[in-house]
Amino acid sequence: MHRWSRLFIPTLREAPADAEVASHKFLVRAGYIRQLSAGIYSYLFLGQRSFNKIISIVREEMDRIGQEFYLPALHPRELWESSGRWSVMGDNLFRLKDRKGADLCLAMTHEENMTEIARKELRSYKQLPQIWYQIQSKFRDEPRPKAGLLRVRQFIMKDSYSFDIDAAGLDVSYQKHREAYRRIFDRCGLNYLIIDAHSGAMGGSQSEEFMVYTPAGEDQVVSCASCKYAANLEKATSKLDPVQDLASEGDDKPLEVHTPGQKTIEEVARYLGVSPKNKIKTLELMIDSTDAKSSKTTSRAVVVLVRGDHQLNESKLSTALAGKETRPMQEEEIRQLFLSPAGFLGPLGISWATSVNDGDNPILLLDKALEGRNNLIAGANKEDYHVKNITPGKDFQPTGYADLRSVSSGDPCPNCGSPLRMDTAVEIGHIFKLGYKYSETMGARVLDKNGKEVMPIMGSYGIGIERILTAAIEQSNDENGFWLSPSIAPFDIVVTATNITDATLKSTAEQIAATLESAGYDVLLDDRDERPGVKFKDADLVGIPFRINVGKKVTEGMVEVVQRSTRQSQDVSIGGITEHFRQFLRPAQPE
RNA sequence: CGGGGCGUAGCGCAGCCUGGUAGCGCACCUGCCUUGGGCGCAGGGGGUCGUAGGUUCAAAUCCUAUCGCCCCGACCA
Repeated sequence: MHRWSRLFIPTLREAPADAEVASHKFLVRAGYIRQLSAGIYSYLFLGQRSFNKIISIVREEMDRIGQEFYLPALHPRELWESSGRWSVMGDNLFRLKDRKGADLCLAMTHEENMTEIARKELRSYKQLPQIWYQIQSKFRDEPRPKAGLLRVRQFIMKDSYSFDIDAAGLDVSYQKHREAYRRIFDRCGLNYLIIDAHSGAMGGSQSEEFMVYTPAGEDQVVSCASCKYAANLEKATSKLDPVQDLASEGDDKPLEVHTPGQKTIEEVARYLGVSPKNKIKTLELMIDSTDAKSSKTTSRAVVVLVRGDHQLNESKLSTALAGKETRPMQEEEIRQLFLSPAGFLGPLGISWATSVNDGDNPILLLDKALEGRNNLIAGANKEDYHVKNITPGKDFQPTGYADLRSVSSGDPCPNCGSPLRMDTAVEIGHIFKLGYKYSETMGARVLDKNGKEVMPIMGSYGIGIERILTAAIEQSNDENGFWLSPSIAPFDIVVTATNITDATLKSTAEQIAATLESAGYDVLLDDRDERPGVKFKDADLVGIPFRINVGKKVTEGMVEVVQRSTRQSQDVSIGGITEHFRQFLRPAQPE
């Protein structure tokens, strides 16, 4: 029997000063976790029990569709070079050396590891499909760990990988995961939604994220109240609101205007008496690429034009640039390309690349919202001057057009035109059709029916174990603490003897706890010699969904059952206690 | 990487400006008391003031460096 008096459950009356979000405060206050370093946490008794329950659910559901592996976290450099990610991952990858000086890293995911096994072992279409998964620690050297367990440097992830002979097979593996994930998150008691996600540039054809709304989250979800449209801001699109072009002035050619000291879009628009929608916003970026052999870094300029009132979406830009990362130009680089200080930049007078592959010439990308627009205003590439009457395609030739802007709240839904809303959410799971990226770069091949060598097509699928608990707390808490679904709570029931020095109460509480425990429930007996208030406060804090108060009514053969989420309490006869919980909790005996 | 903030007992904080032998609340230990919402009384233990260097008769306090933690930003266009 679990007796509180003998357990290590270090609850705190006050949260640490550096905890900001609810889940962080309560995980620490409830004695679930303690911080070891930035983004690195120890999981104590209650926390570990909860994680074990979450992992059990994940494992049960994953076992219905796949096979569990245990894989190394310590990987040789060569493995990550075989996919190209040794260099792509940059500082996010934890790297270390062994005693011989060989490079190793701590795995952030296991695509390489899994694909390596597939490459060596899978020979025939007859062995496909395969779904392999694991539930293990991942390591990421996050630039900024934050919000307790929400963004950390070491965390537990369920990740799985599917190998199929063709796209139709991948569809099946993907749908299997989608269903498994729904069962998992349902069983964990989460209120979540599934949204379209950014699938990156690597041939990913479909990708969805499982999100839980919470202000503590780091993702922006764009959704429509009228239809079912929901997408990550990284991916979301909208219809365009109608815009009135300016009338042409003078001889229809670009016309320089003096705009002394007017640098920002707002300033220029106000100064010229026009809407920001008629202004071009010019963004100056660079792509740095390092040559693998000489390890020399070269930079290429990327200039992006969006409508004056629009925001650049960096995920979309990355997609448009085939996954290349950009950084803002430095002041010197700006002067070198535009021959002008920032604030007065524009597309005129520069010879832009005709395609992305066009040597080292600067790339000019235009957001689609500028396509077909006329008589816009941009910087003149000359201090204190802007230019009117600019029409893309006529007055300058862009390298290309792409969807590059971020949707704003209130924009018309791409399906039905209703205003879109934007909410903050935390990502708890992600399913992703990877395609051939790893099969190709790492050389995985199988023979098909015709004896022809083909690449297996892959999917990858992740669930953040800690985020399930974090999201659950974020969505179910009040000023006194939080409550979890019995499926993931460290205990189903806490039995509180209001006065443990009273022999009758003590023995009754012990008897009730023993009865419920033998009926299959996880029971915590609060047998501490504390005042009732202390024990009630702790019980409210630590996330256990039900409490049984063993108090004065024992003389009448009754105890009080309190549901944490609703605060509703109800007197139940001691003899009927097991029966009482049957309606709330899972069957006491396995079926 | 840029900006800001904070490191003093397990947790929350004061003391620092104006240098003079380190304090409060909670927690903890002992005794008494109390027992349906963090009870009361009495006594007690616990801190190299993040670290290193400097200034000074004297440093938690002033100066320098460094480490750690938290927050914001990493898109003035």
